[in-house]
Amino acid sequence: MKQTIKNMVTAAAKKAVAAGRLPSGQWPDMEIEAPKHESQGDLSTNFAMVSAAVQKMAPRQIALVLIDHMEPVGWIEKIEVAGPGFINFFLKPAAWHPVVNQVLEADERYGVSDLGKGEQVQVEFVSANPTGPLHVGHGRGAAVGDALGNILSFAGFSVSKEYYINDSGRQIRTLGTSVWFRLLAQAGREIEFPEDCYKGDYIKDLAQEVLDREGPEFLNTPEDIAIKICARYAADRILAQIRKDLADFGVKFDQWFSEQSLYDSGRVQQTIDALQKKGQVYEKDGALWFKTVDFGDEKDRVVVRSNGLTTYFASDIAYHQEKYERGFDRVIDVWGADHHGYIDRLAAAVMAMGMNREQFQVILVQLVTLLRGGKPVQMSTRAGEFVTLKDIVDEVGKDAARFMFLSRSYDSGLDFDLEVAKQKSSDNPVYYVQYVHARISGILAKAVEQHPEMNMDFRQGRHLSQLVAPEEIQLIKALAGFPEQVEKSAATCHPHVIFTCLMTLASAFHVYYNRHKVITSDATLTLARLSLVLAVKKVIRNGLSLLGVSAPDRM
RNA sequence: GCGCCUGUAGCUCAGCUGGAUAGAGCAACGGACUUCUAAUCCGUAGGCCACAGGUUCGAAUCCUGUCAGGCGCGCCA
Repeated sequence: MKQTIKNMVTAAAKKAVAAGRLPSGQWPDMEIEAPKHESQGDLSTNFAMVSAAVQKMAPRQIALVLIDHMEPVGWIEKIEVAGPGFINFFLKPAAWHPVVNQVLEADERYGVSDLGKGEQVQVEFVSANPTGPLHVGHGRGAAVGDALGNILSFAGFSVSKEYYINDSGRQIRTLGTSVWFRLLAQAGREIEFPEDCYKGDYIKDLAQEVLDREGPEFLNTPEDIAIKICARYAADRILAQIRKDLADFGVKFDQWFSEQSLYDSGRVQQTIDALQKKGQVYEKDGALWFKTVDFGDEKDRVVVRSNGLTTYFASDIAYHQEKYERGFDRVIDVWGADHHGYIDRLAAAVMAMGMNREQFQVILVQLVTLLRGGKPVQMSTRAGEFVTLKDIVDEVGKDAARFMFLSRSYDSGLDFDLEVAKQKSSDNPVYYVQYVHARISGILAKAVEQHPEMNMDFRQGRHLSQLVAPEEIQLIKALAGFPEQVEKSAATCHPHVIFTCLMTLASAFHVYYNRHKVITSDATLTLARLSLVLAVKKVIRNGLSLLGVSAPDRM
């Protein structure tokens, strides 16, 4: 539709030049957009305004000349010049009807595009240390990463979702220490807890489990060995729980990648050797430094400490190099906003590998403030007092939680109110959208039950010319907008675009529903309307599915 | 001090690859169920788009500066 209008405008411009009414045969890119107000038509182009400089004419003049030479296609009602020089196109209802057929035919593939052209993209997200349960912040990251993966995949990218398991290094040892000392304490030993130990009930549970499993004689194990056993056991258990929590949250990963495996395979050492060979590192103060400044970082970074241990940065370089070797054209890391200071150094490392800056993208998800009835929920990770993702899913449900996390741009902080998310009311946007799906399911069920004689061929999208009510046209416009919203969402990597789009569509439906009966005594009109609402149902389902939210048939 | 994010209705936020009269939900007030689900709809009210400059036909949107809030600036992960 937009392309047709574009062609019309271009053709008119050419004719105008040929007729000597426009001075220049050059024109910049125009935009075809839906205007904000109904009085401004259905589609609009800024062609006259962007050409003003080239034509050395007032935009309105250009627009008027263009209209003179325009040969409108059949479904155009009228064309007007408005405002500073917009050319507004008013469409006949018939222009919109094919959209319903397109939705019905494409079904679960409606909105699919080839924007990505098969580009291999990896989305890495959550990647929390297996040292404790996932909390709210991880939940937002999980929702964003998972939805983004779905959306990119829908938009024609070849996507792989990955979780990087930080199962190596000091924090795992700290975990082991925490469990070991807790175990000793629970066995009645008088001990002092080290400063940086993890606290929280889950540590107590794990300590008890280790004790039950290993038996009382475990208490006599040499400390170093005991801590290792505790660490291994605890990390495995916690990781299993993380996997389960994410599965319950509707998040599936294609790949779980272990940091430890990079050490076990010698990959980290190889990476460091390679850096040395390329002269990208140097020694200072007994440590080995990566010249990240050469690639835009504000200072050089240590990869091997003076005590001989590698840094987290070192394994991250190895990991990211490994990602590109797997064939990804682009790597997207979803991080909490508190990690933004890490972007430049990793980007530098990626560029040092010979990649382009565009091939590495970090999505920073801003903080979540958890509220209950408008009051902040106090949390302290150190003290082990925090609301876990599991708590949230248990309390408000997967759908409400995901929808809430995806309702706002991740560039903004998010207030997540448990009371609101739990309410089955209009405060809670997830029901607003799901309700559309349920209502339509109800209508379709009733139609099939009441009028089996019609053979229910509304799935074919017949008699669509019956759809002329303004609310019907609005609804179809909302359907027509879905594919481009998917592309916008994918191109900007912003899942909340889909949220906004769904809210718009849901609103258009509720308005329509309140004003018109779908099932009427008029058979052809009923069939047309059934086709329309079926199309709405499909698009709602497609959109919700991108966000990982279910589309219930009854509520 | 430097860096990233944010600043839009009383509240929570969309809109930000520049476009016409800046939108939605909540909260407030007034209406609509004998009906395919009222988890809905309709109406009223609510705005120096933080502030000051600049760029141009045109700025909430882009640039510069100021102010305010959040976060980060380790041979931690």
